[in-house]
Amino acid sequence: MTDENLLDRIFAGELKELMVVSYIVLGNNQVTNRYIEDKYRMPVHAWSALYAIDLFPGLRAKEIRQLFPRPQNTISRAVSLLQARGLITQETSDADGREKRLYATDAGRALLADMIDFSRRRQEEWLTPLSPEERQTFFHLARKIATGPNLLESEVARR
Amino acid sequence: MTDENLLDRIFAGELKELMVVSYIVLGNNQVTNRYIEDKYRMPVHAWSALYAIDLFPGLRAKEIRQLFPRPQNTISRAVSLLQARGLITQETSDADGREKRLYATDAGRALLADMIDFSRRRQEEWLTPLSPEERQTFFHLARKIATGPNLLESEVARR
DNA sequence: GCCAAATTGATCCATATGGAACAATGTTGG
DNA sequence: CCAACATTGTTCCATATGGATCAATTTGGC
Repeated sequence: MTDENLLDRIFAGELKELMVVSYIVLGNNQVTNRYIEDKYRMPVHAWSALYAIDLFPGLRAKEIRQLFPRPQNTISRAVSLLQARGLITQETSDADGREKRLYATDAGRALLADMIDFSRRRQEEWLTPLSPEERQTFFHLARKIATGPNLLESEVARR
Repeated sequence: MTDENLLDRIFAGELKELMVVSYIVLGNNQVTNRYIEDKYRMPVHAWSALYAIDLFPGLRAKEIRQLFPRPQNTISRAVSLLQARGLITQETSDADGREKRLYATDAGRALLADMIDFSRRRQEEWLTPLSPEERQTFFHLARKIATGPNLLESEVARR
């Protein structure tokens, strides 16, 4: 049985949507995570956090979770790493002593520019099979799923 | 800044396709992996492997990697776990003494039926925002990305 | 037929991960 | 004002992960 047959059949079952989305992400991770971890010596979540912090200066750790749904301690560690490397600064919020407002440093922004450049070229690579119109449609539909009410809140998985 | 604003803006940048797909998968994993690990006491990769083995009786470990792109030792461990729990059997291939052909047992199939039922209902949940036509379009486009030439093989990430 | 290289899968080990408990701070209800 | 509760972020610890190495087997070149 050839590779194509295997994929064809797993993309034909009841769980085809789950299978195809998982395949895209596992496949991309295999390439991207390894590259980023090798080149920048940091887990991918650290660069995600840096990306978010640069986009929203003064961001709080809990808000990073809204952008990248990960356990809370994963974010905490990523922020520690970025701080330890001088890529961000933290300052305790005036309004609430528990919160720390996060800001990218110049060094952080410089590193980020490099990472974004890679990610943009990598994204272009896996989007190659889609025309500009198809990309627009794909993004539109994916966005509907992402912002739908049941992605993070499940009735089915209630324990 | 509200949650919506944060998501709106991160889904508006150059990396919006990457961001939205990552968001869907991280969000779904947060719900699904925890449920499966709690209920069945196994990593999600073990159930993925069981799913593949049942669909393709006599499957080899290396072929599971084609369906679920993961490191080789992850598959090896998942197969060991399934074997230890009596959910699959392994028999050494006649043609090639290195290969082991994998088969689901009755117990494996019974457990799988339960897991598939959950996954189907969970998939239905996160697909809720899409109409039947939109689901078809989404799957069609995602499939093009998944089977494209650059998902697993990258020029950009070459080291 | 034989030896080098390739392939398949298991194991080792350092690091990442995530649930749970914790500490610090803020909020609420009486 | 104060005690209970909620929120924010850190730490602990058991387990998962993945690159590297290894063992067993097969393939290919001569």
